Amino acid sequence: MPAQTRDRILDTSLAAFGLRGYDSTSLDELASDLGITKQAILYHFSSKEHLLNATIDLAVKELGSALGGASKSQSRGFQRIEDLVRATFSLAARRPEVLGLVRLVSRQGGAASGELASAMSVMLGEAVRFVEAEMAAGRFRRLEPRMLLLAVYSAVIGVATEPEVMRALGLEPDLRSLVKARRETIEFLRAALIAD
Amino acid sequence: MPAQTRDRILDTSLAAFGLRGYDSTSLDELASDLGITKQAILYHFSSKEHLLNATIDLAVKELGSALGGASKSQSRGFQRIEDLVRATFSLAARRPEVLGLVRLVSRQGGAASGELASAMSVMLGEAVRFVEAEMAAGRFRRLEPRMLLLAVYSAVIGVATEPEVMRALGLEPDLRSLVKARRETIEFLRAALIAD
DNA sequence: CAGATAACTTACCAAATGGTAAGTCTATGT
DNA sequence: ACATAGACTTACCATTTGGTAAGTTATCTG
Repeated sequence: MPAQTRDRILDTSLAAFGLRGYDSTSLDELASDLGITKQAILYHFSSKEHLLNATIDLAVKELGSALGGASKSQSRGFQRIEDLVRATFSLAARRPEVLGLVRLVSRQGGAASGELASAMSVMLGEAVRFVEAEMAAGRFRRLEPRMLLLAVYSAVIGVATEPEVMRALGLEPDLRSLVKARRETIEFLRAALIAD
Repeated sequence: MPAQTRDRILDTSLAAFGLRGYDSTSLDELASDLGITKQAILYHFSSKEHLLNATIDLAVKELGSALGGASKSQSRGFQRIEDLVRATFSLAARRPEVLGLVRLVSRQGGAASGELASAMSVMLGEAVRFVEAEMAAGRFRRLEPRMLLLAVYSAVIGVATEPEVMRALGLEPDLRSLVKARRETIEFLRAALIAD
C-alpha cells in the first residue's frame, strides 16, 4: 500500500488547512499528527504550496461529489434549491473542513485559487441559468440572479460554518442546532424566493 | 505627540490582522510598514497577543460606532433593517478590515474573543428582541428570530466581504458593484421578511 | 544475487519569528 | 544643571519554519 500515506497526508492537511488556516498549520505539526516526519510529507509534495494545491484539488472533488448530485438533480423550482441547501448542510456537518477550505481559499485568493475559482464559476454559472429560468417561468421572484446567488451562498456557508456566531446567539453548534439551522435557512430562502 | 505611534500601530495591525489574518502577519512586517522597529511595537504592547487584544478592542469600538447609529435609530419595521444593512455595507466599503477582523475572531474564537463575543451578544440580543417585536406586530414574517438573524448576518457579511466569490460570479468587487450588492441584498431581505 | 527504485528517516540549515536586555535620545520637572 | 521617565533603537537569542542532502530499508526486477 504505497499511496496510502499520500492520502492520509491530504486528509490531515485538508482538516488542518480548512479548520485552522494555511499559515497557522506547520508541516511539523501535520507530520506529528500523522506519526511520520515532515520530510515524508515533502517527499510526496515537494513544497507546502504544492501540498496546498493538492489539498484544494481534493476539496474541490469532495465539494463536487457532495453537491453534484443535488445540482444535477432533475428537481425543479424551489425543490432544487432545497436539495442544494440540504446537501451543503450535510457536508458542513460531515466535513466542515471542506467548506472551511473553500472559504479560506476564496478569501485569500492566492495563486492556488485558480482551480477552485474555475470550478466554482462552473457551478455558479449553472446556478445562474437555473435561477434565471425559474424567474422567467414566474416561479421565483424577480431579483438580480447573481446577487441573489451571492446572498444565498453567503447565508448558507455562513450558517453552516460560523459556530462562534451561533454561540453568540445562544445556540450550541451541535447537530440538533444544525438541523434547526438548516430548516430555518430553507424557510428563509423559500420566503425570499417564492413569488406570491 | 506621544500616543500617536500607539494609534498608528493599532491602525496598521487592524488592517493587517483583518485582511490577512493573525498568523500571516509578523511583527517585523508591521514594523517595517510603519517605519519603526519591531521593538517599538513591543514597547507599546507587551506581546503579539496583547496587540491582538487591543486591535480587537479598536475593531469593536469602530463596529459599535458604525452600526450604533443605525441600531439605535427610532425607525421601525423593515426600515430599521435597511438602515443596518446600509451601515454595514458602508463600513465594508470604508474599512473592510474591521469586518474582516470580526469574522476572523468569531471563527477562531481564541481567548481574546471574549470581548468581541460579548459585544456581539449585546447587539444580537437587541436585534432578537426587535425582530420578535416586529413579528408579534405582524410586520415581519414568522420565522425563528435567532436563525433568521444568523442568516441575515451571514448574507450581509458574506456579500460585503467575499470579493473572490463576487469575481467568480463575474462581478468586479468595485464600489459600483458594492452599491448594487447592497441594493439587491436589501431587496432580498425585504422579500424574505415582509409578511404578505 | 546485484542493483535499482520507492518510501521513507536522520541530520542539517538558513531564514524568519516572537521576545529580552541594554543602551540612546529627548523632554520635563526640580 | 541634573536626575527621571518616556519613547524609542541596536544587539541579541531561542525556537520554529520550510526546505536540502544524505542515508536506510524493503520490494521488485534482471
